[in-house]
Amino acid sequence: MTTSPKMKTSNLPSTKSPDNSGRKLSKFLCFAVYSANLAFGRAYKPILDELGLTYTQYIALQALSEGDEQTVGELGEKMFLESNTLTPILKKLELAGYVRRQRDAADERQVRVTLTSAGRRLLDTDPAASLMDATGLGGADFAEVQESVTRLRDNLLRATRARSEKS
Amino acid sequence: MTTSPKMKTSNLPSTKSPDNSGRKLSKFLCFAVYSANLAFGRAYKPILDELGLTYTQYIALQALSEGDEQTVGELGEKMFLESNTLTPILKKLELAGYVRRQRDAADERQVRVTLTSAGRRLLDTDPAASLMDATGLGGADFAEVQESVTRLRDNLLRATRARSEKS
DNA sequence: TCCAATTTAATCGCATGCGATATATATAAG
DNA sequence: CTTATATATATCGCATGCGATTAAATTGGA
Repeated sequence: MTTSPKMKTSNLPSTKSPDNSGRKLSKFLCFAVYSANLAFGRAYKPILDELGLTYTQYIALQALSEGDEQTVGELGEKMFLESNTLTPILKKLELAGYVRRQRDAADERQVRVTLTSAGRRLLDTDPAASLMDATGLGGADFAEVQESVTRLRDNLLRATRARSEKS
Repeated sequence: MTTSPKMKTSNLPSTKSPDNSGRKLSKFLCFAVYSANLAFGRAYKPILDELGLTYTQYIALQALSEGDEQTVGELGEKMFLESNTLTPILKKLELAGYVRRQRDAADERQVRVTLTSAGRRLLDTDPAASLMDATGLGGADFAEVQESVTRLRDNLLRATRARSEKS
C-alpha cells in the first residue's frame, strides 16, 4: 500500500486535516489487486457452482494438470500455499473424485497427488472459457497485465522473504 | 481463466496426453491476481501485526478515511463487500478504538461509522510507506499497473452483474 | 547403531468472504 | 391506522489463508 511519492509529502500533517483526498482507496495498488481478486472469484462463481467447485479448488486442479504425482509441497510452491491450506482442499477434491492422494512408498512423509481421469476430463471442457470476454482485455493487453501483475507478485515475495531473513 | 486461444486447440485430447504445457498456471490472469493478492497480504503482515491490525481491517480504515459518518452500505460499495463481512470487522475496529459505530438517529436501520482520532492518527503515520520499494515499480509503472488492474476489476464486475441480471 | 535434528503433512484456532436467513426499521397500500 | 413490502444491518454456516503446533518419517552425526 502506498500513496504516490508525490502525494506523500503533501499529505503528511493532517492532525486535523479534513482533506484526505490524497488517501483515496483507488490510489492503492494493493486495493486494486484485492478487489480484482474478489471480482474474479465472483465471475467464476456461477460457472464453478455448476461443477460443485470452489475458486481455489479450481486453481488447484489447474496446478495439478501441470504434472502427475506432485507432492503437496510441490503443489504448494506453484500455488504459494502450504499444507495447512492445501490438505483440506485436496481431501475435498479427492472426495469429489477429481484427485487421487497417496503416500509416497519411498518416502512416507510425502503425499503424491494426481488428477483422476474425471479431473482431467473436467479441465478439458475448459469451463472458464467464457470469462475471456469478461476481462474486457484483448489478447495483447491480457498478456501485458498478466505479466506486470506476476512481476509485481514476485517482487513483493522477494522483498518479504528478504525482510524475514534479515530478522 | 483461459488458455490462449491458440494453445487451446493443440491441447484438447489429453485422454492420455502427458503434455499439458499449454495449461500452465502462469498463463492464467486470475491466478496472477490471486497470488499477487496473497503476496500483498504477506508483505503487509509484519507491519500490520505490530499495530494489531489485519489486512482487511487496514483497508477498511483507509476507506473510512475518505469520509466521516459513512454507512455500512456506503463503505461496502467502496470496498466491494457487504454487511455480512463488514459488520464483524467494524466491531473489531470499534473494540480496538479506531472506529466509532452508531445508529443513525434519522434512520435507525443504518449504522454510521467514523474514524476516531486514534484511527486517524494511525493512518497519519503511513505505516505501509516502506512497501513502495517492495513493489519494485517506479512511480510511472506503479500508476499504470494500478490502472489496468482497476479496469480489469470493473470489467469483471460489470460482466458478472450483466450475467446475473439476464437470468 | 542410536538418537537428535530435519523434513513433510496434518491439525487447530482465528479472521475473512459470502450465500442464506433473521431482525429491526421505514415506507407504502388499503 | 393497520398491515404488507422494502431496506439496512446482523447472524450463521461453510470454505479458504495462515500462524502455531503436532505427528510421522527420514537423515545425519556421535
